[in-house]
Amino acid sequence: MEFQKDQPIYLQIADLICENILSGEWQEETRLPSVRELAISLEVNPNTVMRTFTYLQDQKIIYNQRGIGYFVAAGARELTRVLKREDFINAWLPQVFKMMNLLQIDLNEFQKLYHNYTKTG
Amino acid sequence: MEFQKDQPIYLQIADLICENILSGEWQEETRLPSVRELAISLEVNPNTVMRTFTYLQDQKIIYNQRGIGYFVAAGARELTRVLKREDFINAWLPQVFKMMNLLQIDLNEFQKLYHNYTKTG
Amino acid sequence: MEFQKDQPIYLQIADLICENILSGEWQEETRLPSVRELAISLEVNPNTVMRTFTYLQDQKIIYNQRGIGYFVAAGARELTRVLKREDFINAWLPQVFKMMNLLQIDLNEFQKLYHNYTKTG
Amino acid sequence: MEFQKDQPIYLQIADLICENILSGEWQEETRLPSVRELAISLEVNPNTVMRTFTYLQDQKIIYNQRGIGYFVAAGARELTRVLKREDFINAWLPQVFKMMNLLQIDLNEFQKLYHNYTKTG
DNA sequence: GTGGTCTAGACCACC
DNA sequence: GTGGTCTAGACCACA
Repeated sequence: MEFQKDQPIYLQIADLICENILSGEWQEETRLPSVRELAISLEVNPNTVMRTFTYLQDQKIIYNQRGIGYFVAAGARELTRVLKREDFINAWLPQVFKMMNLLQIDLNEFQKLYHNYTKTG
Repeated sequence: MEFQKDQPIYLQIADLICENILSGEWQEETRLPSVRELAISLEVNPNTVMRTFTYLQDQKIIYNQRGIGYFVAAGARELTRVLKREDFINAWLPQVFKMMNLLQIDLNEFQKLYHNYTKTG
Repeated sequence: MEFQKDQPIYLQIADLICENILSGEWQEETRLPSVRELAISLEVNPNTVMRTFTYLQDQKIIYNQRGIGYFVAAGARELTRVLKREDFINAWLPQVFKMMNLLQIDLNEFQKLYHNYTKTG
Repeated sequence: MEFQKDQPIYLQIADLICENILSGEWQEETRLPSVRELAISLEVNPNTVMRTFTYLQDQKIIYNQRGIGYFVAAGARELTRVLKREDFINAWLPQVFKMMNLLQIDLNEFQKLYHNYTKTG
């Protein structure tokens, strides 16, 4: 798998996992792939995956069962949605709105771009 | 002045300058504050401001007159608008749209948030 | 049963057993629950319980009778008391005293906390 | 420097730092030694020190100024005292009291051991 | 100079 | 088998 270079890999992996949880592909209380498995399938060093897991564990999105593996926490789906939403609304949107004002992009144009995206992307 | 930690300070300063140019506050062919002045007022290392200037000069948004200072280039306003617009549409919007889908925020909700922002912020 | 994560599960189980012996609930020369029984009631892998038994056997606190099960050894009560006492005085107390100094908790406060504990806990 | 083997080195380093803050040796808003310096003086890998710093930063005990270094946070002294105190009272003391009951060590004996410690240790 | 990330490889305790 | 920690060494962006 290829990663962008403008963000740490371990965070990109965290995003991947969160998306899997959000989309319901990975159910709560389900075991995640092991550190080594993920490392191999993502073509990444195990340490990097370990870092992702530690990071997500701190956020209570996953938890560890010793000697067995990592599991999606109960309530993880809701939690990630809240966290992502907060981040989006508080950190992203203000900047987006500011840019829209500066660049004189109004809601109409935004809608067009959005429809354009949903068709092609 | 306080800076966010998810982006290099020198780029954040560049953004500040571009916004001043875009808003018309700093007219073309006008002299910018000196490196030292900016560094002091922004509470930043002069090297960092210097880096911003070099960066903007590379993009032809400002130019240097030896021994005198940096000036807003002719056509800078239009240029920054184009550059920012490209960046916004190609780099930002796709991620915004993706998040909207993931978080199930539709255009209606987006509009509400937008109006809310234009009133308060 | 839930276990703390800062100590191996098999040692926490060993502690449980020792407490039962110390308190007199499990008399000497009495048969312990089988590995399977304990594993089920503690919601733990049988291997883990097995490890606990091996560990306690090494310390002569329990002994094995082939095909029958594990038994509390003769003198186990006195033995565990001595072992625990050594451990407590040499390994625990120094750290406790150090913390008390660092956090400026004196003997008076310690007494209050102790009385508070004996009433509620 | 030598470390105990029953606890991760990076946590032992964190404890060292906290003690320096608690004792007032390292004042708030003061710069910590750099990662590399600490690594050398503690005879440890820089990554290990880095881990300690990340850990303490998550707890808001230290903060980072980019390109400059890590600093003791404002309010760090109070914060560490509160955190350590909570940990001590909620996680340590109950176990200590429990042990005292099991081993029949009363407050009198505890006092003797305490005085003995303050004299010799 | 500073921190931050990543890889590679090793060793350990635990289940 | 699992995770967790540590070392060594490299490279990069930033101030």
